[in-house]
Amino acid sequence: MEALFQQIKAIYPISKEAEKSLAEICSEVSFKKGTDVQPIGHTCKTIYFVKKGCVRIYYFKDANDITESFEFENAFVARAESLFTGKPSRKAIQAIEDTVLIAIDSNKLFKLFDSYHDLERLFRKIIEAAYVNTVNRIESLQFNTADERYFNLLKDHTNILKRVPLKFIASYLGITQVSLSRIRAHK
Amino acid sequence: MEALFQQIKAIYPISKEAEKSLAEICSEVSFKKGTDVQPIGHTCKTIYFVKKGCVRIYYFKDANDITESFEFENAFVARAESLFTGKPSRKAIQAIEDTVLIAIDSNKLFKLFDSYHDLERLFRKIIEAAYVNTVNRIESLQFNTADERYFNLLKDHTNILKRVPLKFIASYLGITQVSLSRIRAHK
DNA sequence: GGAAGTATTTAACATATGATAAATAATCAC
DNA sequence: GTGATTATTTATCATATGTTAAATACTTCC
Repeated sequence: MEALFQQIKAIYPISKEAEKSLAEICSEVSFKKGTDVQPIGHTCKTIYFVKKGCVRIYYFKDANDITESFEFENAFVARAESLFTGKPSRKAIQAIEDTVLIAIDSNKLFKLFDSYHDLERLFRKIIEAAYVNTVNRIESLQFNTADERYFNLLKDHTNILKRVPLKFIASYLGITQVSLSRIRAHK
Repeated sequence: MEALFQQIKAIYPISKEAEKSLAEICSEVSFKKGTDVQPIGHTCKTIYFVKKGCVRIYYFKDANDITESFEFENAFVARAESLFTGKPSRKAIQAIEDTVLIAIDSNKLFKLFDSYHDLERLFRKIIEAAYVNTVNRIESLQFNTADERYFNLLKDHTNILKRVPLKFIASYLGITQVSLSRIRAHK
């Protein structure tokens, strides 16, 4: 759990008491490569923190497996569109490598916000950062070409190719695997 | 300012005191159709609420004017990637119609969060909703075809065609105006 | 109300990406 | 280690969207 609190400190330090209460609603969970952390159709009630390994959020569109996002060490993961609306998610979370996550019970977390203002602020800052990321991603999907998106991804995640299969990267970029292969072939 | 507090009540009701303090950092501002509310290059320090009219956020990519988003009555508008990072924005906010906005000073707002926990919670919920919207938009840009995106937009914003020029809608959808014209001509 | 400017459509051609299928290459399981 | 499975590339052809340019249609403003 150390890694989580380390990360929190870097975002917005919280009181010892808040830390203690937060620790009580966290638990460590492990997943083998390729297994689902949360299945499709499940209402998201957990916020995860990646301690080791990496995960993706994915869903199916017309029987095609689409990767919505990746997360690596020290990142938070949740299916926002379910967590914040209470509706079941059409998306799943899957371990791409053998992965260790810290699971935070979101209902309990939201209750803690009443007692610990600083915890809510921390969480607000986490959401703000996630929001900024999605806004930037929209910009990239809206008018960058597929190969601009590919090379930008490599720039931001230097070693993503060593950890994530290309088929996941292709759908993440909004293209087919064949198309990605062409781009890589320097086409 | 009534409309703003009406809207707030629907999201997360706040105390009278918080309302009063919030009102003190709000001011009403008007813009003629076509004018910039905030220019490119400016660091975003204001959160707007649309009282009347509509606005868009736009930027230039290779000298092409790209509309990132629209907002209509009772919505909040800000350039998140600048507001939450403190960096200057490459984007501008522009009035699409004659528009009346309520401007909220963001620095003062963030200070008020220390005194009014409920105000911060309200704001958190507003960001959460905005975040969910962008996540859904990514999904749509990632793998929907241009005409799926167009018809979904019409479904969600029934009268957008009466209020927003097609050239803005085209770039919002991630396509050229010519391409949108073809889709409308029933392909 | 007419001229000037702006928005939208249409046409013709170019290009990036999709779809399908087959060939390699890499990984996994026993 | 070997066969089976999975991932990636390559090839071919189809199609959606981009680009440029010109034709209409619509607004705006004096």
